[in-house]
Amino acid sequence: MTARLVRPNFITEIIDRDLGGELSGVVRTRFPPEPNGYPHIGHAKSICLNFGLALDYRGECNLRFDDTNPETESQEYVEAFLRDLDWLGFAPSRVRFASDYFDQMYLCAAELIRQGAAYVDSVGEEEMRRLRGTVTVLGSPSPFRDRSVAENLALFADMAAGRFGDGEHVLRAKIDLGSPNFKLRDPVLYRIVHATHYRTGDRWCIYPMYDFAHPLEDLIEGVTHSLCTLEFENNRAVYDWLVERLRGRCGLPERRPRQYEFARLSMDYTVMSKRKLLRLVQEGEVQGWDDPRMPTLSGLRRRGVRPEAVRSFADRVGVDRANSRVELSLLDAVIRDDLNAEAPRVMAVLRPVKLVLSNLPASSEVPVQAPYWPRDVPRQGSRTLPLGRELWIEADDFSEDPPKGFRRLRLGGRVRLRYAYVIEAERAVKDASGRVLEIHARVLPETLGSDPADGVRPQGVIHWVPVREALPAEFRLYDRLFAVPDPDAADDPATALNPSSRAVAQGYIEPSVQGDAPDQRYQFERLGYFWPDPEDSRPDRRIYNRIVPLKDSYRPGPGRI
RNA sequence: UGGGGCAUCGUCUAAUGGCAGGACAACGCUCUUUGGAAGCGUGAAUCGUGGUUCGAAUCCACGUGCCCCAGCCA
Repeated sequence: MTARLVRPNFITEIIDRDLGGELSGVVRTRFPPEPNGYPHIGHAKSICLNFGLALDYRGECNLRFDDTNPETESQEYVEAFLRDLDWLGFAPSRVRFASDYFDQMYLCAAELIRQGAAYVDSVGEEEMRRLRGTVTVLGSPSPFRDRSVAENLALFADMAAGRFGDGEHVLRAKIDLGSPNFKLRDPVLYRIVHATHYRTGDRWCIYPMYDFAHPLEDLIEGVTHSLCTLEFENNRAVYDWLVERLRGRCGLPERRPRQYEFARLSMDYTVMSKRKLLRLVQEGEVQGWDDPRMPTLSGLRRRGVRPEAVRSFADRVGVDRANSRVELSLLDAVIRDDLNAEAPRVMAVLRPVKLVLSNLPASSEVPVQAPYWPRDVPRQGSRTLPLGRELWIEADDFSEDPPKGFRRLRLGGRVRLRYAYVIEAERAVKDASGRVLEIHARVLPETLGSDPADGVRPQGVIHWVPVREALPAEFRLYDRLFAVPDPDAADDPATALNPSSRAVAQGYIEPSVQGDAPDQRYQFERLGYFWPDPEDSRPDRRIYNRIVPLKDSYRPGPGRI
C-alpha cells in the first residue's frame, strides 16, 4: 500500500464508513468548475481532494464543467482548466459538460411538472423577491403557483421554444414558501436567457440553474460523494429534495449521491474569487491571468512554482469544515522545500556595482571550481568560473557605514568571494554625488579553500559574477499583490494593492547558464529561486522571474552585534 | 430578527472520554565558503460559564464570537 494522497479528514471518515455500508461499488467524485475564469490555488485544493480521493480509493473522478450560464462562460476557460489540471498531474476519468445533459435535464423538469412539483411562474424578478419574504416573514405564493400540469407543460415548452423574452417566465420548484431555509422557498429551476452558449450555440434559450443542474449531473454520472464548499450548505436541502424526486425516473439511476461541504481555501494578502481576479485582469492591475503575482495556477506556473509544490501545499492545508485563512508564508515554505533539492546553485548579481581586484593583473583569469549543490544536497556536479580582475557584486553587499550585524564588505573589512578568495576592501571610487562607482579591494593570496594565514577570518561570503564573461539579464522580483492581509474586506480591492508587488532589476548572471534548458530553475545564491520567464525570456535577452526569495534571518537592527 | 454552520498555539491542523502533538511563523543556539539548508532549543492554544464523569478539547446545558442564506450567479 502506497502512501495516501489525501491525509485523513472528515470526508475520508465518511467514505470509510460508507464503504462498510450502503456504498458497495466504487467511490466516484467529480471536480465541477464553472468555466468563467482561470483556475486558482483554491481550485487546486478541491482538485487534490477530489482526484486524490479517487486515486486513494481506486475510484473515479470526472472533470465536469458546470456550464449552465452562457453569459459568462467560454471555451478559453475550459481550456485553462484542462491545461492546469494536466499540469497539476491529474487525469480525469471522463471530461463532461453540464451542457451535454441539457436534453435530459429538460425531460427531468417536465417530469417534475407532471409530479406537480414544479410550476411556471410569471411574476417579475422584483415581485418574486418580495413574495419570497424575509427572515421574519414567511414567503407567500405567487398567483401562478397553482397552474395546472397541462398549462405548466405547455408554458415550459413555449419557454424552450423561444416564444418569450428574457425574464418573462421561470420554472420553479414547488417546495415550501414557509421554510426558514430560503433555498427551499420555491427555488428557480430554469430561466430564459437568449444568449449563445459556447457549446450548444442557440439550441437553447432556457438554462437550468445550479440547484437543478448539479444533483442531476451527479446522478447521471453516478457520483457517490459530491464535494463542494461551505456556502452550498443550505443548497443541500434542495439537492436532496430533487434527488429523492428524480432518482430512478426519467432515465436516472436509482443510487443517490450525497453532498458534503468543506471550507474553501482563503489566503492572506490574496483575493480568490474569480470575479475579483477577472477585475484585476480587465482593469490592467496585473498583466493577465498568468501574471506571476496572481494566485491562479497559470500565474504560479509562470512564476516558476512546480506542481509538486502546489500539491504539497494542498496537503498541508488540510480539509476541514472550519473557515480558515492560510498564511502566505506556508506557500513560500512549501515552494522552497520543493526547490531546495531541485534547483542547482548559480550566481547572479541583481544590482551590480563593480569590484576591482587591485592586486590582480588586468589579464588575469583564475579558474575556480564551483559545485552546483551545497554539501547537504546529495547531488553531484560543478562548473568552472573565470575569476578576473573585475567582478560584479551586489551593491547591497558593500557599505561604508555598515549597520550592526553587517556581515558583508566594508572598507578595511574582509569577505570571501563565494568559491574563491578572501578579499579586503581598500577604497571606494565615488561620483560627485557620492554614489559608489567601484570598489577596490585586494585579494589575499593562498585563501582559495583556506582561511587567511594571519588568522583574521572573513566576516561573510558574497556572490559575484566576472565582468568580462557576465551575461546581462533582467530580473523580475515579485511580491504579494496586496498590501493588506484581508483585501476582500477593502471597499475597493484596487486600493489595497501593494505598490511594490513587482520590481525589475537589470544585472548579470554567470556564463555557465548559457545553453541550459529554457525551463531550468536555479537558486541564485543568497537571493532566491529563479527561472527564465517562459513568455519573455530569450537567449539574447535573458529575463528571470523570482519564484520565491530565500528565507532570510538577517534583521539589521539595534539589538544586533 | 429566522435558519444553517464553525470555534485547539500568531496561522494551518492532530488528539474520536485517558500525557494537548506536528507543521508554518517568531525567537535563541549549533553548524556553515549561501544571513540558505540541516540540527537542537524556547515561547505559544482547547471561546466563556456551569454540569456529567475517577478522568472532558472531546459528552450535556446556557452564553459569546465568526461565517453562510432573502440572484432569474455558481
